[in-house]
Order: sequence, then structure tokens, then C-alpha cells
Amino acid sequence: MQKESSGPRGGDTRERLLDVAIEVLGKTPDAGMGEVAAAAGVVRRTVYGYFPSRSELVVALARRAVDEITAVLAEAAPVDKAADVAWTDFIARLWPLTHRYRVLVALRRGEFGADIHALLGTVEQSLAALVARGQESGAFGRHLPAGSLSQAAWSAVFTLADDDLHRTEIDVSAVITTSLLMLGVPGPRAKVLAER
Amino acid sequence: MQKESSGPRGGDTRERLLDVAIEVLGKTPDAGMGEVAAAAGVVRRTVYGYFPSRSELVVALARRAVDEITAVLAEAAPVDKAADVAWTDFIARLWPLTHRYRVLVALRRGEFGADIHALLGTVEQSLAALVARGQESGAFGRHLPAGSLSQAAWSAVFTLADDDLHRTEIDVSAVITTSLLMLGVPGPRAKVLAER
DNA sequence: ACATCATTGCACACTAGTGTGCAATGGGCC
DNA sequence: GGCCCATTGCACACTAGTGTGCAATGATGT
Repeated sequence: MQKESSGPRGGDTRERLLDVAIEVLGKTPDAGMGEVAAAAGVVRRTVYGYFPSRSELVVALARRAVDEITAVLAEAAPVDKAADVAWTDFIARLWPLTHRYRVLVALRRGEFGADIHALLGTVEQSLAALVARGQESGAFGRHLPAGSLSQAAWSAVFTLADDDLHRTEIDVSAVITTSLLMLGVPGPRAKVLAER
Repeated sequence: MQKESSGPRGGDTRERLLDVAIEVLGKTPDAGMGEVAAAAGVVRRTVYGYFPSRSELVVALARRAVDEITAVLAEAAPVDKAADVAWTDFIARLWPLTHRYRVLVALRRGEFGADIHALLGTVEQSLAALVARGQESGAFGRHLPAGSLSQAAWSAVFTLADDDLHRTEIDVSAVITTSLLMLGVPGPRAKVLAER
């Protein structure tokens, strides 16, 4: 349907363009090709050499971000790992990288919402399945359906990431897990209650 | 600085335009004047009769939404009310109206992010103050700084609102309060643990 | 019947961004 | 030197949206 290798052969510039675009569009979702090019230190025309249209750039970028997240998830949450531990590990690994994936939540609404949603869909399904597994094993609460709970926790990660919380030593993955996900679960969960 | 009454005298159409714009821009933040007009059953030219520019429309709409939220907050959270009760009441009242205010979170990023942020700032400050009050009284946990906690809870409301949760009987205000806000607080909080 | 006024329809100018074509430029490599 | 090729610079056409001007329409109230 479409060529797998478009643009010049220098895969170097291509990667850099994607990196820069992730950064720029993460802050300003409706930035144009010109702004991305400028931020990458090239001219607008060059970007078109690698991505024939803005939408292709956006989708390529989203696809790569989703692939990365998928890899992290697969690595942190093998099927034989307890759901709560897997979830916490996943978020803990994702936490230092939120600035790279914030672009996804930013682009969900907007012109390409449909494509982004499709890409993200697979991740969110896996996440929901993980949460459901946790609920079945009794590790997570049943105060909300798995899908909603997963969404809430997932979005909380990015909300807190926007809050300068990176500079603190707060273990956000533990906070979200023990608060949102474990509501109503008996047992010791004071694990992370740092007294400030 | 600017005229308080712009446009024709029929304040009827003006209100309807704002209502429709809230709806339309809530779903498609970058919809144009034409789409708003069409959704309101008028012609593009008419909208310009009431709002001299798109940015004025957006800001007016945001201002009204923020005013409404401020009113609800003031009503639900008088200073003499316990912080946790006040918070729960506030969200409970807001919950049926989330579709009206979703536009605010949608417009935070985007061209008018600065203006929206300024408007929302006052609300979020009040909210943070309320959460801080709750932390001081021991009603809320101290696992996160008041500002971040407030943000997380606030955004969780809209995340869950996007999740078809309106059709269930789940008490979202109680869920958010008891999970996110009350982490680590001793005492009975099983209040809402509906067994599914 | 008349005046008022919101609304319409259509014209226009302007802007900003997209996507393309093509001839230079210039660095790296044989 | 001579080739390759990524990049540049500049041209252009095209689109979509904004904001304005103005005359026509039509409902409402007197």
C-alpha cells in the first residue's frame, strides 16, 4: 500500500526529525511543519523529503511512541508476573519518559484523533486487561470497571508528569497504584506514605 | 477596556451561540466559526455579529464556563464546611455537567492556552486551597503536595466523564475522594465500595 | 403601512499553512 | 578531480479559515 522506506537514505535525520517533532508537538500540538523544521535545525523543504505530508509525520511519530510504550509494557508486565507488581514496574519505567509520550495525549483530540486513537487503542486494551487481571486476583479494587480504572490511572500519570513532580523523589507509580487502583483492597499498603 | 455589550441586542442568540460553541469545541477544539455557526443553525456572518473574532468567542465561552464552575464551588464549599465533605459535594454537583466544562480541558493546549489557563487558574487555586485545608485537618493524605493532588483529582473527574460512566450509578465523586485524596488516612472509608 | 433590527447572502481581501518543482550548494567518498 | 546525494533556497499553486462591507430579506411591534 505504501513504501516502507520513504525519503533520502540518511536515517539519521529522519530519527532526529521524529525526536524533535515529539518534543515540539508535545508542547504545541498544532505546530506546523515549519516549526518542527526550525526546531530540528533544518529547512521546511527538508522535512518533506522524509515525510510527504504532515499527517504522515504525525502518524509515524505516534506509531513510534506507541511502539516504545508497547515494548516497555511487554518488558515490565510478562503474563506470569503479579498484576500489581507489573503495573507499578510499568509506570516506574515510563515515568522518566513521560515527556516523550505526552504528545500522544495531546494529539488524541485534534485532526488526527482517529489515527492516534487507533494506535493507542492496542496499548490501552493491554493495560485494561492487566488491570482486569489485577481485579480478578484481588490485588486491585472493583470500585470501577477495569477499563475506566485503567484510563484513570493512565491519565493520572501524565497529569502528575505535567506538575513538576519529576524533581521530587515521590514514587508516583506507587502513589497511583496504591491510591487509585487498590481502593478497598485489604492488607498493608502504607508502603509509600512518605510523611511529606 | 472593552465594551461590555457587543453585538446586536438579542441576548438570546448570543447565549445559544455560547452553548453550541461549548458543545462543538468540546468535541473538536479546532472547529472554526463556520462549524459553530452551522451547529447553531445560523450563518457564519451572524456569529461575527456577536463575537468580533474567534478568539473573543472562545474567551467569552471559557469565561462563562469558569464562572459557572466558580459558582458551583462557592456554593458547595463554604469555608465552614469540612474539606472532604465540601470536595465530594463539589464534584457530585459538577458530575452531571462535565460535558459543559470538558471544553476547558480541551482548550488548555491550543492557541488560546494562555487565556484559558489564566481563567482556570483562579478555580484551580481555590481547589488546591481546599485540598490543602483537607490535608491540614487530616482529612486528606499528604502523599502528594496539595497542588498536584488537586490537579490529579480534578483531571480524574474529566477522564472518568469521558468513559460512559454517566450511565452507571457509580458515585464518582466518592470514588475519587476516597481513593486519590484520602490515601493513608485512617478511619472507615469503605463508604463507597460497592461490590461491583 | 411603517420603522426597526436581527439575520442572511454574497462579495472581497488577507493570512497562514501545505505540498511541489527545480536549480544551486556543498560535504563526503572513490 | 569527479560523483553522489542530502540539503538548501526560492519559486509557485492551492486550500482553508478569518474578518469585513453592504445590500436584501423578513419578522416583530406600533
